[in-house]
Amino acid sequence: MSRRPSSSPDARQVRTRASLRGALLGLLEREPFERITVRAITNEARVGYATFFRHYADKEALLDDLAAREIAELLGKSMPVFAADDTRRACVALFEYIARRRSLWRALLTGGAAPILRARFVEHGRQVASEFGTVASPDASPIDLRVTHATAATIEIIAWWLGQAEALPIEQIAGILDRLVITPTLAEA
Amino acid sequence: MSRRPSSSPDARQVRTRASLRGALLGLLEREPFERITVRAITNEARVGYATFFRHYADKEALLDDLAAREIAELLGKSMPVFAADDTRRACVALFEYIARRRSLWRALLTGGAAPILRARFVEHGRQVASEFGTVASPDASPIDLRVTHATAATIEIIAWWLGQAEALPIEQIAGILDRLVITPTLAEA
Amino acid sequence: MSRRPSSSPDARQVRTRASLRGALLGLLEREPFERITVRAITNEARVGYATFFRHYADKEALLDDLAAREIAELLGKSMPVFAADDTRRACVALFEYIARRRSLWRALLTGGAAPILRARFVEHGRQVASEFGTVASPDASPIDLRVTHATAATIEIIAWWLGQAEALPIEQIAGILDRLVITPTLAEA
Amino acid sequence: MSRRPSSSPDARQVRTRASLRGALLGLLEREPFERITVRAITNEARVGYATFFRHYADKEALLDDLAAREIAELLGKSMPVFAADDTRRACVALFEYIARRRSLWRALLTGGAAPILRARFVEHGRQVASEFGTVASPDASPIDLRVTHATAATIEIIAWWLGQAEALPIEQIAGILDRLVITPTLAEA
DNA sequence: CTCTAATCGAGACGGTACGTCGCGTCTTACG
DNA sequence: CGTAAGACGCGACGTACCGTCTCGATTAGAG
Repeated sequence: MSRRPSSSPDARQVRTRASLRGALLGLLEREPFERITVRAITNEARVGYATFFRHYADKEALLDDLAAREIAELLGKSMPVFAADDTRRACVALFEYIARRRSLWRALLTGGAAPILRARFVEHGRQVASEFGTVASPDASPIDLRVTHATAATIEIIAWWLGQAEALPIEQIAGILDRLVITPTLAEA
Repeated sequence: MSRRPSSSPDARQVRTRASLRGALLGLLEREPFERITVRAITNEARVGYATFFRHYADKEALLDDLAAREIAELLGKSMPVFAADDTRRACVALFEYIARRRSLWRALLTGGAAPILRARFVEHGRQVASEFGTVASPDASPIDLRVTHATAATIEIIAWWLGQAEALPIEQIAGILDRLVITPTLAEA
Repeated sequence: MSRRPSSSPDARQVRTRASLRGALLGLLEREPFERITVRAITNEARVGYATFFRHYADKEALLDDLAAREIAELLGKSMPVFAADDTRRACVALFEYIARRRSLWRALLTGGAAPILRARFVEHGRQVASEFGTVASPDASPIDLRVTHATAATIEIIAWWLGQAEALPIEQIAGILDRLVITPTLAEA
Repeated sequence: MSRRPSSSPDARQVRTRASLRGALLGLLEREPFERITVRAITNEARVGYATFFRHYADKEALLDDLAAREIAELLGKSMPVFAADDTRRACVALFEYIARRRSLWRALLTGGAAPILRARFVEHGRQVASEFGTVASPDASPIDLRVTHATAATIEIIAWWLGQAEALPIEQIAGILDRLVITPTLAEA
């Protein structure tokens, strides 16, 4: 497609994709992912209908792209949770980050988008985990299961928190996450 | 003199619905829920296409019905997990039950059907939990969150277990579930 | 069906059919034939749905029955039109009869019912005509065409008359029918 | 520089509609209009099913379009019938035209399509008639009735003629039309 | 006046066609 | 001469109505 494989991928493409991601995000705050149509996205993004498919194979691919970016940033904050000595403090940091982007994450973790997010999350989790020298102790839980569980349970709790009418204070929910998920998971290693 | 004069729900309907549930179950073992069409279900069930909609509003409603029944039975075994003194043994019992219906539960907990199952599960969990006298201790985690977490995490682990190429021995996976989910959740109360 | 071919055909059947005809007639005054459903007819007639098909093969058959009866009576008045010496007076008599049942005939000759009525009419016309000793003169128009034309044109004019907002006086429309259809047709013999 | 900058209706649409009209025409020669399904039309036209509805609201609308075009051409020949001094010769011309497209007109004037054709015909007739300076003489028949009658009776006779096993010679049927319909109608003015 | 069979009410069901919606491809007309 | 606009093929959906069928509950009319 582009002339030179590695270098600048045409400013227009960058702009168009940003438009599409922004449009999807905007729509996600109004209605669930599965009811958002490609046409609605392109209208919102002020982009030609067919143009969408020049950039993404389908809705899911766009969501994937969107999710990957948000997750990448989030994980920058969330991974230290496991690495840090003070997991409790790490959990607080995680929820503080989420709280700052409350509406975005509510959109992503509620409705039809959630499974895709979940999958992407676990995938990232696994990848990051594999970078830590994983000394597989013989009769411990499989690393894969531990990562899956920790990731899934964490976003489950985040989703629950975001879904509440009046949110629990960050201190409290962070404590719960720590006691219910993080500590037990680390103890399994 | 029929048994109950007013509420007998026509034997034909009972038969038809059973056919439809059976058909969906059969198809679920072959392909993911979201790719199963209503037509495929009715063909499999040897039932007229329009008849489907006389019983269920859509695919999801059928899955809901199917799920509710399977879950009702499963929960009969799975609830003692929390009530019993020996949670470890209860976990083993749970996985033994699952193992006996391995392919059914793999179908239900994998692919597009999972989110619906998850929702139904949590709902049932909440309901059962509310029957236990729930003494809300002041600064404990909200009961709702604990139920949601325990339920979701449990089926997450079950789904993971069912998805593995060669399954972990029941003893082992049951121990993991116990340590990773059950014990911490009970400790929160 | 009935035990003895000629005699009393069960009072219930007579009642039911009368109900159905009455229901169709009532509905025809409210909406066009093609949009009347069998279910609507049976509801109106306060008769079970399946019962309809015990008496008529389909909607058309019911309309046929209804039409045959009304036409039989009408033709009793309308045939003299051709036989009488004074065709003009006969036409007046015809329109006077129609006027007395204005709404019924408007329903029958308007909308989807019209073609069926037309066909039944021509059929009856042909039949009656064949009873008159038909001396086929060599180069005259075929009797079949003359009957078809006279019948079709007559009901066309009746339908037009019934469809007008304010109706022409009977004297006038009768004169038109006489000059436009009857006289020319008789002249062709 | 295209011919007309604003209103050019996309060559694809023109092609598709022509295909649909052609398909309907083809099918009409094989079976009656009411038994032709939209799917049959689209199959015949080698066009997607949904595409049909992007062009026509329903079967009737397509027939309307088809009819309007055929009638427009036919009326070009048939109107002179009334205008010409020699109505007899005009009738002959009309039937000669019809004879050349015998099978097309048999399809259009037979079966379920007839009523729609009839309606369209009368409509066109009225329209053309209104272009002739219509001096409404006081006690003559209403112009509207005369047009309706002449049109309906004419196509009735044409339909009868087309429906005969061995057709009457054009000379003869034209004479009948002239004497039975045209002359009387003109005499009413 | 009773008994027996025809008729009826109710409504589930199989089936056919409809018209809609959304996706992803591919053509076309315009800038 | 590239690109947005949008027509198109496809396939699933959910609806409407038809005509068939079973099942009991009535009810007519023969004995």
